[in-house]
Amino acid sequence: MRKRNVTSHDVARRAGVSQSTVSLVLNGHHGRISETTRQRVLEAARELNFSLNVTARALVTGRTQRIGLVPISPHVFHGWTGYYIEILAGVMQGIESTEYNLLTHSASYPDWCALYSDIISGASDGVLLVGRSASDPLTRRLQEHRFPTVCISSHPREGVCYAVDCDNEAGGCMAVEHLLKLGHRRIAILQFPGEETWQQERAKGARRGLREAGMAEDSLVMMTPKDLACKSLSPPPSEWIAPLARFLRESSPRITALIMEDETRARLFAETLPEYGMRVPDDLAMVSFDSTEVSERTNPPLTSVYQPLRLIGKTAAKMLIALIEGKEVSPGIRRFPMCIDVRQSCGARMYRHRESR
Amino acid sequence: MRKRNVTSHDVARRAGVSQSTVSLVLNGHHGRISETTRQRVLEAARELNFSLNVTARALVTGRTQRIGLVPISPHVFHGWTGYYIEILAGVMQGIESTEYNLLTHSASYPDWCALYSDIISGASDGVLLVGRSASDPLTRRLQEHRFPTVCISSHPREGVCYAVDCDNEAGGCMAVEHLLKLGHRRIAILQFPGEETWQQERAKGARRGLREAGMAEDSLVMMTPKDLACKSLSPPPSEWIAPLARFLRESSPRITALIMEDETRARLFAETLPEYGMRVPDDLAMVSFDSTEVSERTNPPLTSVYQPLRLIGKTAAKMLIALIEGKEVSPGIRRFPMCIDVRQSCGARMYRHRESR
DNA sequence: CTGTTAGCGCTTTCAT
DNA sequence: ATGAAAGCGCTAACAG
Repeated sequence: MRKRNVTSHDVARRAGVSQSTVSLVLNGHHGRISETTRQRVLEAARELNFSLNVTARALVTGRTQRIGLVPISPHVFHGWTGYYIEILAGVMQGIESTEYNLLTHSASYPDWCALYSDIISGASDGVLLVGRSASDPLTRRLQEHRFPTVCISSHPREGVCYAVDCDNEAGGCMAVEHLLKLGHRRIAILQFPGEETWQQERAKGARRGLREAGMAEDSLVMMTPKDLACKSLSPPPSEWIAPLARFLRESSPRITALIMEDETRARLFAETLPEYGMRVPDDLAMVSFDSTEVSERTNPPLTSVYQPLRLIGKTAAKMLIALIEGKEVSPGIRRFPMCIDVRQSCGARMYRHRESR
Repeated sequence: MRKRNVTSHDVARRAGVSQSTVSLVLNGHHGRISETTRQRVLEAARELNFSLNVTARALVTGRTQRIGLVPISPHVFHGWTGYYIEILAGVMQGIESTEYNLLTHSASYPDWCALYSDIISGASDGVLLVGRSASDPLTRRLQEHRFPTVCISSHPREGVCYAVDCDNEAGGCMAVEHLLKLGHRRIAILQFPGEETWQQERAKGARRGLREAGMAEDSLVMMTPKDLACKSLSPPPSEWIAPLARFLRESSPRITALIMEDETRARLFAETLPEYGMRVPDDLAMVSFDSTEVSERTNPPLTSVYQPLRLIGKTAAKMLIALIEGKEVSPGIRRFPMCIDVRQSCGARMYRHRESR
């Protein structure tokens, strides 16, 4: 059905030279080819509308000029997830002036092994692992294989790796500090199932914030869906929203502030709460994380701990390309600072703790 | 630096068979290989951690198992553009249960020729052209080349093509009808520079709506940035927001309603308007298009003509895969209906004209 | 049932 | 300066 593509052989024949000469010309091995031949080849190529087959080139050079993006699941693109929208924007910015295209590994993989196979199968020169579970064997395996890999947000707990993240611990601390400063004495953190590094780091920071303020341990309530006696935090909302609302209302001493890392769920919760007879910020102060448009446009706008997601995505992409191209890249976790964007969900008047971006 | 990958030769050697046998086993040519050999090969492959090189396979089969996505510019991912977020979500949904990955053509291309070359260079089996200008030679050239191509939203004005779009004309008509019904007698449409099919179709629909209501021609004011004496509709906002506000205020007879197709700009305009002493909907009714979260979360929420962008993205992806796989696909433009989501930007009480999605 | 063989289209020595 | 030839890792006839 598709026309057979013209090959460099066709060009060679037309230009009356050998195929290897065509290749030399096209790869700009300057000086090695006479100007006359060069022109002849270029013209033949143009006349035939020749376009070099990247697959064949990749096979011989071992380079595809593609970087892979591995989301924790293809579903992350289904909703308006602020985190992914921003990371993706950053990655695009990082590669848009390069010769690399972005390959999103979104096919259906029965397990991480299949994904692993697909990654190292040579479809891309390196990958960006976005929010992959730190305990995921995938990351370690890629590392062992010496496959160029940069982790975003989540990273293996041990061993060297290339990763870009933010200062989660400081962020967790900030959230608690802010709430304490506003007078809250019973603060809950809803922890999602999973063992991501950023979750643990933020929790640690939160505890530190509490300690530094000289508060009692039990001023901070760490919750998981289990505490709410619900299996997951997925829709239908009634599954977790109602239990959470009840849990908060019936808490004693009363919990007056809630930290939810997931913006989208935080928004859903804040906006549904009135149905359960409570309001943000009057009956409950809320702090979310990431501070994308999702938090910004929640009703009421959510105070949120900001991380520079675009910068993180961009940095990771550039780091990966450097790695691929064999440049010197110092391993480790590159961390960006977080800051708090104060809006209306804690009752304070809206203001910004940082320059507008 | 990177380890040499294990090849099927290595597996063959270890299993004590020929390389082609390995290939046959891996490709599941059932029945042709004895179960004993099969197991031996599979075990050897597992032991060596073998993973098939997709580049080599692609070279010989001519199939990459990738579909390309060609945005009108890589910049579309920079902001919270509702249109792209939704289309991307749809495309991901369309391919997530398939064996295809998504390749975003986001490298820097000096011109459309370079992009064209990159597309037909064999990096993907087909492409989704998102909002490419209808007058763009790229589309036509791909068609001529018989390269599997599906256009989203924009499509060539003549000749056969595979495209997925919505019923723009009906949408344009709806917007005008709605405003007329609310009593508006001077309605402006801000047309962005460009000659996209959807723009023209919507404009045509708007005119039809006017005619059908028996209104005078000049009840509809078609504007372009030129009318505002500004070069573009890009930031800084003062470049076009102030002129547009002035234009509306000074219009005579007074323009009382504005249709802006671009949600993001519509939002910016609606929210900045108070700085110029006007308010939506009191001083100006507004209707936008697409009706994504952007319109939904504007202040005030914008009445918007909805198109099922996810469904469009998903349909296009599935259509492309069918095309690639040589299935029968009837050419032409597959159009989905539009409908109007009434919110608060026209002063009416909020209600929905369609089922919740 | 399994092995031999011929490419896929390109890059890259190595001769000439 | 140019061409011949090897080979990247794989698939798919075709033999045996």
